[in-house]
Amino acid sequence: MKLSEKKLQKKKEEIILSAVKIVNEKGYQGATMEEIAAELLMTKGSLYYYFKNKEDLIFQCHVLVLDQGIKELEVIFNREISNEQKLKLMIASHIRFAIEKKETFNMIIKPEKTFHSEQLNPILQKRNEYSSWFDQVIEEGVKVGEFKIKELKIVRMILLGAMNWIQQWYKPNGEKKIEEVQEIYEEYLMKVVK
Amino acid sequence: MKLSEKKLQKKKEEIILSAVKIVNEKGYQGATMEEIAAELLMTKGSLYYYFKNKEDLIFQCHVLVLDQGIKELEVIFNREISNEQKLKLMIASHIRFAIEKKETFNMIIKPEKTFHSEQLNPILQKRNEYSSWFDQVIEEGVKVGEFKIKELKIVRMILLGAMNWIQQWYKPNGEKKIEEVQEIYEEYLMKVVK
Amino acid sequence: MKLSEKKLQKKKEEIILSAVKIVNEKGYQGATMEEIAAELLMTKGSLYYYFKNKEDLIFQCHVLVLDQGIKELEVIFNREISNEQKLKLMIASHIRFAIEKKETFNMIIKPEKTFHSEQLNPILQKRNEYSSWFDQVIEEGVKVGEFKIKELKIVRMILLGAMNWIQQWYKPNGEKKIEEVQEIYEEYLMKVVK
Amino acid sequence: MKLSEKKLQKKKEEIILSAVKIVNEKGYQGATMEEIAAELLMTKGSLYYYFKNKEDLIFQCHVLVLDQGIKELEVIFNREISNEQKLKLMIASHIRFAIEKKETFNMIIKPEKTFHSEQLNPILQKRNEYSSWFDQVIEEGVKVGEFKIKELKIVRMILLGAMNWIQQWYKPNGEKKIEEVQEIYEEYLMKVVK
DNA sequence: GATGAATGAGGCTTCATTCAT
DNA sequence: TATGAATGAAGCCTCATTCAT
Repeated sequence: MKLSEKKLQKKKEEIILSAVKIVNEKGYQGATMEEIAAELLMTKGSLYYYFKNKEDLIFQCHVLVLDQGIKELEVIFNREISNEQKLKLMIASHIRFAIEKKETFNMIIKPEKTFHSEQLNPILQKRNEYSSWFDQVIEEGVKVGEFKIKELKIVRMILLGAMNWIQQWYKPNGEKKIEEVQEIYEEYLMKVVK
Repeated sequence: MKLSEKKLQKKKEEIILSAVKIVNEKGYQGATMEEIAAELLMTKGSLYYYFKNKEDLIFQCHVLVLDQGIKELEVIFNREISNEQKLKLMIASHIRFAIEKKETFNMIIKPEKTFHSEQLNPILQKRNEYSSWFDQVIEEGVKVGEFKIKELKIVRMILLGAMNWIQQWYKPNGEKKIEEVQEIYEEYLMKVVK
Repeated sequence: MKLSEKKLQKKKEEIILSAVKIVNEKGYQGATMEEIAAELLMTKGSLYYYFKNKEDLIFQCHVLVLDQGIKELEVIFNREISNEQKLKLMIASHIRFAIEKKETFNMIIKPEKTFHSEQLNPILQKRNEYSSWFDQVIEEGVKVGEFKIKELKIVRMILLGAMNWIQQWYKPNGEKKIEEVQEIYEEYLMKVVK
Repeated sequence: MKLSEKKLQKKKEEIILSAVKIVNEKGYQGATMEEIAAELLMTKGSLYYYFKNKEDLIFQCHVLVLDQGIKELEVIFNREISNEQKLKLMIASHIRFAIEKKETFNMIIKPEKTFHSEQLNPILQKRNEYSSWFDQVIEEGVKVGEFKIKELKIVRMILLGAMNWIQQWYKPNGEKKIEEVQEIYEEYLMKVVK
C-alpha cells in the first residue's frame, strides 16, 4: 500500500513537472493535455487517471512550486543572522528560483485568469504566505533600524517585481552567470530599502 | 480616395482598441474574434475585411501601443531638464501606461509566445526602441554624475520590472491613487540609480 | 429581416426534426451531434450556430412536439360536442400522434433523465398542460353523468399509458391500419370510464 | 468445482443486481462500469472477469428479471381459480414488479435500442413468454365466457401499457400505497375485458 | 481472482477562418 | 463593406476495454 501510493505520488509529480514545462512555454490556454502527455510518452486519457481535469492539474503545479519556495524562505528567516543578511539571502533564493525553475515560477504570476475560486483561494493564500516572509524580514529590519522605509508592502512588491522580470531577459549560457546576477541584484535592491 | 482611406484607418483603429480591451481581459487565447467584434456591434466575419487574421490584428495592437509609449518617452527625453527629472518623468509615464492602459501593456510582456518571426521582429525592435530611451537617460545621467551605477542595462531592467509588476496588484478604486503610486515609485526607484 | 428570421426558424425546425429522429432511434445519450448533423448533410459544428448545446437542441425538440399536441387537444375541447365525443377524439388524436410522429412522441416520456431544472420545468409544465385537457374532459363528463369513475387522475394515466404503449408494437404497413387501431382503442378505453 | 462454481454464480448475481440498480438510475448509456463496480466495492477491471463486456452484463440483467416475472405468472396460471381471479393476480403481480423492481423493469421496455441480435433474440423470446401467460388467461376467460372481447392481443397490450406507465408517475412514499394502486388498476382494467 | 494503470475511440464544444450574397 | 452561415481542426473529457502483475 505504502509502495503503490508512493509510486502514484511519483507519477503525479512527473506529470506536474511536464505540465509546468509546457504551460510555461505556451501559457495556460496554449498548453494542451495532449502535449503534456506526449512529453511523458503517455496518452492524454491517462492524465485523467491522475488528475480530475486540466484545471486540477495546473492547480497542483502551483501548489508544488509555491510550497518549495515557501519552505526555502522559512529556513532563511529562522537563521540567526541580521535582517539585511536574511533579505539578501531571500533575494538570492528568489532569483535562483526565477531562473533555474523559470518554468514553474512563471505560473504563479496570474492565477486569477486561470482558476475559479475553489482553487484560486488556496493559491492566493500560499502566495501571500510566500510574500509574507519578505514582509516579515523587512518589518523586523525597519524595527531595528537596519532598513529605512515607510511603504513596506510596496517596497516588497518593487523587489519582487524587479526580480521576476529577470526571466524576460536572462539567458543561461549568456554572458552573466547566475551568481553574478544575484550579486548585482543584491547590491541595487538593497539600496531601495536603506 | 484619400477620404475612404481615412475612414478605413479610423475603423481599423476602432477595432484595435476593442481588441486591446478584450485581449487584456481574457488574454490572447481567451479573446475571441466574436467578442472583439461584438464590442463594436459588428460580426466577426467583418473583421477579416480589415485584418488578415487574428495574429495580424493582435500585432497591430502591439504596434499602436508601443508607438504611443515611444512617442511619449521621446518628448520627455528632448526636454531641457536634468536627467534625474527626465527619469522621474519617464517612470511616471511608464506607470501611468501600465495602470491606465493595463490592457495594452500586458501584451508587450511576452510577445514571443504569441507571434511568429515575421511579426515578432518589428515588435521586438519597437520594444528595444522604447527601452533605449530609458537607457539613454541613464547613460547621460551617469556621464554627468547625476547617477552612480555601473550595470546600466540591468538597472534599467530592475526599474522596468519593478514597474511592470504594478499590474499584478494595483486596483483602480483601491486605496492608492495613481499619483501616489507614481510618487512612491519615483522615490524608491531613484534610490537605485543614485 | 423578416425573411432572414423565417429562414433561420425554418432551418432550426429542420434540425429539430432531424434530432427528433435520431434521438428516437438511439435515445438521448445514444444520439450524437455528429449524426444529427449528418442527417442534414451538415457538419456538427454548424449545429452550434443554431443551438447553444445538445441539451438546448433536445429541449427545443420537446417544446415543438408538445406544443403541437396541446394545440390539437385544445381545439377538440372547444368544440360543441358531448364529452364522450371529445374524449374519443382526443384518444384518436393521441394515437395518431403516437403512431405517426412516433419519433417525436417518445421524447416526452422521460424528460427527467435528460434535463436540468432550468429546462425541465417548462417541459413538465407543458406536459401537465397536455394532460390537463384530458382531465378537463373527464371531469366534465363525470359532472354531467356521462362517465362514472372516482379516480380521475389515475384513469387518465391508464388511458395515456395504454395508448403510449402502442409504439412498442405498432408497425406501419402491418396488419392493422391506423384507423382500425383508433377504433379498437376507443372501444376498449371508453369502457374504462363508463 | 461445484463449490467454486456456486461462488462464481453468486458473485455474478451480486454484480447483476448492482448493475440493475445503476442502470435504472442512469439508463443504459448513463450507467458506467466504474459505478457498477463501485457499488460493490470492486474496481471496474474485475467486472471483466465475470462478464465479457458491458452488453453481456446488461443482457444478463434482463434475463434475471424476466425469468423472475415469468416464474411468478406461471405459478398464478396454474392455480385452481377463475380466470378473472387469475388476471387480477397477474395485474397485481405486474404492478408490484413495475413499482418495486422499477429498476429492472425499465430495461425490458426497449431492448432493441440496447442489444444486437445475438442477445436480442433470447430477450424478445422471454418477453413473449411473459406476455403469453396474460394471453392464455384472457383466452381461457373468453372461452368460458368470463371475458367478452374480440381483440385479444390488443387488449393484452392495453393492459400492459396502462400498467407500465405507472412508473412514470408513481412515487414511493407518495400519497398512494402500492396496494391501493393495485386495487384501483384491478378495478378499471377489469372493465376493459368484460 | 483482483487491480492499478493505460489506452484509444468517440463525444461535446469552441473558434478562427472562409465565402456567397 | 458587411454579414449570415458553414466548416473543420483542435481541445477537453469520458469510458469501455485491456493487460501485466
